[in-house]
Amino acid sequence: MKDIARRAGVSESAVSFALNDRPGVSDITRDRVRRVAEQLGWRPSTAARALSGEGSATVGLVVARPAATLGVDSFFLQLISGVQEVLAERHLGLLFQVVEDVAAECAVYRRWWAEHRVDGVLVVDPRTDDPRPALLDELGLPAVVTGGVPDPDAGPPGLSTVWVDDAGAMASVVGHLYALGHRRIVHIAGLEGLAHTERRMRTLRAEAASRGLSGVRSVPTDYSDAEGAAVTRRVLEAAEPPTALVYDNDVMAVAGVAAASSLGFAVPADVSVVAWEDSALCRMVHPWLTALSRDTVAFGRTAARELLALLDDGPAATVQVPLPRLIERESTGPVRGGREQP
Amino acid sequence: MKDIARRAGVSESAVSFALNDRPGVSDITRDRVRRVAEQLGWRPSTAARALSGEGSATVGLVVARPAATLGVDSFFLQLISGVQEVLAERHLGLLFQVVEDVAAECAVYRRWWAEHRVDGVLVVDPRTDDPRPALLDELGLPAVVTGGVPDPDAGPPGLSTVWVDDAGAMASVVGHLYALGHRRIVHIAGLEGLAHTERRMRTLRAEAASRGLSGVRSVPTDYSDAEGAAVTRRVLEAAEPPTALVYDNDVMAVAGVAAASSLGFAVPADVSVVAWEDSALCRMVHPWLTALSRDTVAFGRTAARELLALLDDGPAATVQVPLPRLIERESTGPVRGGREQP
DNA sequence: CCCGCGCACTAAAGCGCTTGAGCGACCAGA
DNA sequence: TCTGGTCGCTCAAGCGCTTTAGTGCGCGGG
Repeated sequence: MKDIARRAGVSESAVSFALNDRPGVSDITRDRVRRVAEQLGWRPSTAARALSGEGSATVGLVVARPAATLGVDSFFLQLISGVQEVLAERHLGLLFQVVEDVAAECAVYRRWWAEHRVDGVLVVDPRTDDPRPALLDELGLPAVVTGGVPDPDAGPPGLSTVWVDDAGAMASVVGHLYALGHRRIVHIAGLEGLAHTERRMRTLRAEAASRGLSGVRSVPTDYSDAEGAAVTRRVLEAAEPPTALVYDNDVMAVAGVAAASSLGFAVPADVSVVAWEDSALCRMVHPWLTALSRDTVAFGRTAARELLALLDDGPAATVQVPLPRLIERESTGPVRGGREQP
Repeated sequence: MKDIARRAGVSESAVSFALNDRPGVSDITRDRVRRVAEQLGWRPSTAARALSGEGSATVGLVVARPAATLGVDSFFLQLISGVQEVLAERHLGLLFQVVEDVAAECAVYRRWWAEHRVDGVLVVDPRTDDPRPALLDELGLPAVVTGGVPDPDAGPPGLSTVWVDDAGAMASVVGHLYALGHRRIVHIAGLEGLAHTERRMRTLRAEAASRGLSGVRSVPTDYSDAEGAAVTRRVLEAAEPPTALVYDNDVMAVAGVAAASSLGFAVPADVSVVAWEDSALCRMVHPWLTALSRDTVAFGRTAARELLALLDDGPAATVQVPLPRLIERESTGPVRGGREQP
């Protein structure tokens, strides 16, 4: 910067003003400075900028899942892609960290905050009794929680929320299956304690109750193909096996179909299958899976945009992304016999 | 830090010495300072540290693939998990960015360098005629290229390389298939221009030549399930279809099996299938896929460790990770008829 | 003719940390 | 007693940028 000042024949302050679009220099000087800067390939040192109070030009994202579970899940990379698209516009960096559990995640937030490493964070996988919003509020770290449920108790202010209507989506799935004649439905759910898992389970119960169905329930898992398959086997081997299975992710759905076949259950003749989360996977197995589809990349974009707004001292917001659409493929069909039984 | 100094009754410099294990303070003072710091929950501001020449305590990773291709690939998240395990020991941050192509990737490196944002980078997906090593060398940014091939022309010094013996792995695959009687083998390869893709293709040609096989070839793709399926269909519909298919990733292998079945080819009775890269996917389809397995998380750990060594002014190194093992499952079998034909 | 004002720009302090120079106290050796 | 050398610590500069408080100048109005 000293260089630029010298070559442009002005003071460093003038350079700073010129390059930051601040008043205090004439247009002609501004242009000259800009040209010199460009020619020198100058970029502000983030360290220096941060030190003089500008913030670190970085946002953080930590995902608390064991490496194994992260496995086949396409969700995070898609989300991150979307986030980056938006961050790139402002040349913000994304500090990424994967940790084992929420406690470790909180520790990371504290450290990042103490080190002034990030200006804000994106939190994913909100939980019931989640300690993170309170912590972030205490630290005063701008944050948007994605995939959350709008907090009815209006959690700490200053947090934005980007959410998906899991309840509505679950209702549409149940509606679809019910219309096909299914009365015994098992929901192979995701991780217990995640807000959206709980919400889906709650909605399923409510839907079942309102339709007077008794053979409907949720079984939480760890999202892995192994558990997906195991639970599938267990429920299908029961006395009155379900006629429809709803899986909380694509991986389990695929594993479940395989498990069902190996037990002699044809899909969808003997049992219908719905995958929550559409991906290439769903079109790689036979039969192609009926799935709930949403635009994860766009989800990331939205979240990032809300965070940007927060960093600009905008108001905290609660924004809803479009309802996942149910893509009907080959894995769902009328219940065998076709008779609509109560 | 001023706080700590005051409370411990010493100067700021003494605090700095004490907390950085530098000589110049007595052990007793050092302890006192440490205690105060801990009690205050102090963490050095990375910005200030970086500004006074210490480096940013951050390493960068940029992957140049369109968001779509990033999709189902479990490779990157696994790699990143491994990387993080090692970085976490030193509280180094990981700045992550996904971009469209290598040109954009280079731009990111330049920017990061100019902004003093990272101390070093991990580069993935090395290519033939890769501009990145030269650029990083020019910038003087420590880097380790992972998944590379040790450069026979000894590229720029200062770059470490962590590599996998793709040639050996390909040889083992061909050996396995040959022993089963397969003579017509098609390799559905990955992205053309990637170093490891080229190496696999070259090795396949060499193996074919040395065994006098003529019906052996590679077909590059974009790694997507769509192209995997399309290529599979094309080669199987030819006059003399191959009896074995080798896919450069798990996603294409799964898609390929589906495509083959839909064409009436049974696996492995009519055509054997090998997947390069083992994952849950390979055990989620029927038949279970024979696959090349390697420990991607360990791969990431190794890469990160080499980068750490580089940051400690260690020497550049070329380290090889274990040869992928061929896990024989159900998707490979003797060629139909069993006769060993030339 | 001078005052006061606005404009374009400069000077300097400060962000939180590291670091080389400096300084007094203490001790061993002559 | 004095010298020279450590040891334990303090001082102050400096990293690259922002920002506040000036400074000098030209111009229009009284």
